[in-house]
Amino acid sequence: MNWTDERVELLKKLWSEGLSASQIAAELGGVTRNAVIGKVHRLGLSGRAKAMTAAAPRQRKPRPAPASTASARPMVHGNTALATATRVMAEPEPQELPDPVANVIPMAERCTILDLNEFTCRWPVGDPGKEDFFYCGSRTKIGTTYCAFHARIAYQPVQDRNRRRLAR
DNA sequence: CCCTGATTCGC
DNA sequence: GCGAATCAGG
Repeated sequence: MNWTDERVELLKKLWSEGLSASQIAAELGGVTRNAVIGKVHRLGLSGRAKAMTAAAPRQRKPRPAPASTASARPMVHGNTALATATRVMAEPEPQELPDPVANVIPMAERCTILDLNEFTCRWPVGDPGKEDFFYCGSRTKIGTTYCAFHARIAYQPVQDRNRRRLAR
């Protein structure tokens, strides 16, 4: 997957809107959050208004040997839920928020209220008390309540509200 | 354990 | 230029 003008534009847009690198990576598809961050820096648009944490000097450290030839692991670690939740790559309208339920919550993640903990998404699906009710259960939380995927949906109205307030 | 962005450097 | 690996932090 290469950085076409289109993808770069989308990257710029989402980054300026405050989405995290991993969220943008999921939105773009075919790239990791590292790739997104790397691109952001190369484009020179890193500092996003607020200087998150004081940019620590970050000292160098000797790199261990890349473990021979096959060095490019497909990064099995982390974020399977987000990857699964991300639908087909060619999204006709990236602006549209995806369906919060259909085909986006892996069966393996779904859980009851008893399975919820500080790391699980609390996005509810269905009617509480009914047989098929469950929680998203994804462990890709970005806030205190929802996974990265559902947070985008849950907090969208707030973002819009703030944007209008700022524009006023 | 989950996540964040920042940085380095082999490719 | 790209991005995995790593770091430092929340």
